[in-house]
Amino acid sequence: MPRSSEEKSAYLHTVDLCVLRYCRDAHELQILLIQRDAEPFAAHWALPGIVVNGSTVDLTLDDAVRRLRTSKVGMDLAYIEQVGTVGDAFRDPRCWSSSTFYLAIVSDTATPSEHQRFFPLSEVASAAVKLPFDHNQLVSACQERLLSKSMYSSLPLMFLGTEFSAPEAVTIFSLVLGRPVLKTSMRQRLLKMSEAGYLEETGRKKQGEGGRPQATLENLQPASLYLFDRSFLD
Amino acid sequence: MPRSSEEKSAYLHTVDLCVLRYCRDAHELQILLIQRDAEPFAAHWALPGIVVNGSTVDLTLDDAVRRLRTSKVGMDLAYIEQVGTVGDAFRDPRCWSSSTFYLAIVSDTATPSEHQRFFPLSEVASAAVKLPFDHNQLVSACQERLLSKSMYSSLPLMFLGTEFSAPEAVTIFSLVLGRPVLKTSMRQRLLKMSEAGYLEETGRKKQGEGGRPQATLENLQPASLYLFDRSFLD
DNA sequence: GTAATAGTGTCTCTGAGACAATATGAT
DNA sequence: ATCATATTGTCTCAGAGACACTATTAC
Repeated sequence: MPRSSEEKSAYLHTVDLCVLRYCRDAHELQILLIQRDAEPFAAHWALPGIVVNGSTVDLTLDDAVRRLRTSKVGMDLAYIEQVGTVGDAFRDPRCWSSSTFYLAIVSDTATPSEHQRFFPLSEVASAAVKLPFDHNQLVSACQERLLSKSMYSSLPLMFLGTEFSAPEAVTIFSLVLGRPVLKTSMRQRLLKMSEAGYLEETGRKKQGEGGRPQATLENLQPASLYLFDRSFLD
Repeated sequence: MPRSSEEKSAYLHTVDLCVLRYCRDAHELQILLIQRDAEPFAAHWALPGIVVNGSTVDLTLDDAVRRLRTSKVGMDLAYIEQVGTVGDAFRDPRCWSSSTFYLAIVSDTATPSEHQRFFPLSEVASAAVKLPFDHNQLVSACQERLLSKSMYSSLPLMFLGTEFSAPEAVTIFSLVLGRPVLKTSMRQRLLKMSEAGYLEETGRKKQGEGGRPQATLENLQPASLYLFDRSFLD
């Protein structure tokens, strides 16, 4: 073990990603974990992350995130947002370390590669599935951010890709918020978004689980969030 | 100049604070800056900040913030919240550096010490008053956070201390949001907060600028935010 | 009394919650 | 036709915006 290089900079600053997706089959949110190939915690499942200090390959934090997405995630991100930064002397057994962590969403159903796997978000956030470092806490913080932001924005639609239906929107909002959402409220919101130029009816339909087919909408601004002026109540 | 110590760790991670207060006389929000005593930018006015890597005096980031408050701010903080982390190769002329920055609010009218001074927030956020590093941008980000969070929470009340009146609440909300706020809407919100146990009528009164005296309210939970279920519209 | 500001009452309007009523496909 | 789900319509309710009206102090 290269003890000397550790002493050179007894400090680590990493960027870590909570990459989430919606699995229709399991009807749950899932988080992407990767199997670590280096110590500490080699072979453990953990958040994809890279070290940003100690090298000059990245010019900015955002560059570091891009490098992380390319090298370890390998999927297009429909959304990404910085959630926070934690740091202390204990979280990494090697030294004092900080982590700047992000919430990201993938909409396509990209198949994970060999050392990648999707886990149920709820089990990871609740630490039923234990991750190394303080990664469970980071995941929990991202889940909270997702929940709070889903109260007043179109964020959950990021899970659905560019073409989706009203019933799908109801489903994903209910799942994210952890409580039933009335389809009538959802439609009202989708109508608002359409008037604001965020959505457009495609004229196409897709088949749900039996019953009448669902009219689909196209997301004209898949990169931007729409902010509703009232929160979902509880 | 200790060139050797810089080479030891060509990376800096700092914690920086945007400490805001409400100045009744000037009727404006102000930000605390301190005069730097070391290079780079010695004698320039900048955000209070400390380096968190390269030493082990702090056990956590929060400890570092506490040390910063004690050593360079010296005032009680009514509120503090992490806003974000930026990092790149350019912001500090010495090396690659990151800053984790916080929005903080002081309610008491503590007089600044010799190397401290309050500047108008608007001028600093707009870079009419230029700060070293990317501190103007950090201030701007904190201002945006303050504004967005003031749309749907009781955050602006943090500026007023534990005893305040409804007209004062109207004033501070109007100032923070940058637009008039109706006293009737404000009173409705204060009523909601009272019902939720956050506020209580004191029975005392205070004199405003002539006219009828103002009944005062006591903030029973000065450390916690109350979240309204609707935003102020615009 | 007047001036000036504090505090109350009432109306409209928007959007969420609830739920009934109707529409459209598969079988 | 029947079933299952999609879509529309209607009602209530909470809270913001607006503004008129009353109350309380100083002078």
